[in-house]
Amino acid sequence: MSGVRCRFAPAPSGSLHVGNARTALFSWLWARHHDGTFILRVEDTDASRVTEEGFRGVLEDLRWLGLDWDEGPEAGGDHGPYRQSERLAIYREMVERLLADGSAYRCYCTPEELEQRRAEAQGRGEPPGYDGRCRTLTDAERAAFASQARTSVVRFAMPEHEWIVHDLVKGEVRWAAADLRDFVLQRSDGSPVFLLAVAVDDMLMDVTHVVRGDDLLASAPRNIAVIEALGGTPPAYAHLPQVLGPDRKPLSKRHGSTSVEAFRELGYLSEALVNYLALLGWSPGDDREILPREEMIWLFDLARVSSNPAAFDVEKLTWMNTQYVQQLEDDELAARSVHLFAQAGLGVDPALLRRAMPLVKERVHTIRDVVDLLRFLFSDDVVPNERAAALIEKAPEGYLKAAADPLDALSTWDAGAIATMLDDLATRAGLSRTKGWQPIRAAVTGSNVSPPLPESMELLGKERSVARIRAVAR
RNA sequence: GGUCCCAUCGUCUAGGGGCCUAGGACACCACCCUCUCAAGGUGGAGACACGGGUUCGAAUCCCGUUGGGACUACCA
Repeated sequence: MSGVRCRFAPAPSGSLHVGNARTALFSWLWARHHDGTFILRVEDTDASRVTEEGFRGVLEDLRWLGLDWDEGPEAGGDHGPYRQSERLAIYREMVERLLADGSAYRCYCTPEELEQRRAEAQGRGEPPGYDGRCRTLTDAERAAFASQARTSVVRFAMPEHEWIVHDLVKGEVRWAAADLRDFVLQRSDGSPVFLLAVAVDDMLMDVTHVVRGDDLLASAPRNIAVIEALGGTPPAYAHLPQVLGPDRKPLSKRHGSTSVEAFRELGYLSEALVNYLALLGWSPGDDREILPREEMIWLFDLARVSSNPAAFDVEKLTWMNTQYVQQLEDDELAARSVHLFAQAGLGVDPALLRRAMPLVKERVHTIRDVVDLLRFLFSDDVVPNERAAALIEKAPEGYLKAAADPLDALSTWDAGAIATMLDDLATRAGLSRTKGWQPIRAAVTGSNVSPPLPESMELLGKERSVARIRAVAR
């Protein structure tokens, strides 16, 4: 194991958004590429948004995606605890240290005062942010405020010099001293603010590389400043551009399915999602797109991550999923679709399902399609859909009736014999193969679309097939 | 408003001064294959936001404009 330590630090608010999933993936890939350590840390200091269920959702998604963590909840590690809600004492201690050496100070300004000054500053076109007035309070002034029963927060005294962050994907980013104001580390109720917690945790957990969304780019210099004030060594940062929706707005719920859980339920394979996500903002440099996990780990490089935002394209994800489904072994595909049949209220005969795989593998995009295509095999409650009904309706008078008996009389019930008979029937009725087979397909499967007909009938069995034809014959 | 980030086909991208009459993939169109639907095959249409520089030469470097986006909280 190398010294590289990456972390993924989600808020435990349920199933991961695909954007967050990509962040986790890139961080994981970087760790694995370097044979380093991947750490999962839960940012649950905002009690209002935290639920045990949300926490479970995050873990479940990561597991499903195959992003295993070496340290974190349920994995342990010697840099814990890994839930921020269990680290409150640590944050408090760090605040004391910063207060003690003057890196931070108590601020007695009230929210109202701050709001007013903010508005004024903006009116004058000055940079917003705290004006630092409590930074230079004398002991006497402090005592006076305290005696007025004014509450206070702890603010970080941002060192006044230019800040430069050498971001792994954005390059060198600079901020003038005036643009980085003193920010709150600890709320008046004593709880830590994100800016403090992240810095402290990254430092104490010996994180070497922070991979996160670029909405946090501006907090990097603050994170660095806090860590430096605490005497630690700041990690390297890699800020990933946003993942956008089709309308190029930041991806959100109103774009439909955006969570890992949603795609799982829609029948996407985790390998495909991971592969797709890996290519969202990163490319190996050549024309390859289907990248097995090991290959991905081997080739991944943060320096090759694009710095412009990428739109999430379900169509391409679906194409990729199709590729992965086709690569799946029959047993595997069958095993993975079982639960979706159950979800659809269909009991399946595993052996029959397994035998049907070669018929559907090349015609499904998601494993949910497997259910749609094979529903006729596991339910005798076949009600022809609208198009199927039309096909049956359009068939020549007596055609289906005439088909039932000879099929029933077949001595060998296999696809070859069935196909021969089907052609025979069509020819006798003066129909092309297409015209002749479609009504049969409609009767047997209840749909105008199905896996290859003779093979489907073979699997269904003579009795069930013939019964279905007779049921709609006239 | 201020600070910062971003800008190649509709989408994801390759490209880091001449190899670019800009390559690949998804989607789209046509044809082939074909029992439906797919899958597959072949071909096609489709982009360097704009304006200045730098240079013998710019998609590539610099500046500006425009357009997106993020941040600007006792949110994370």
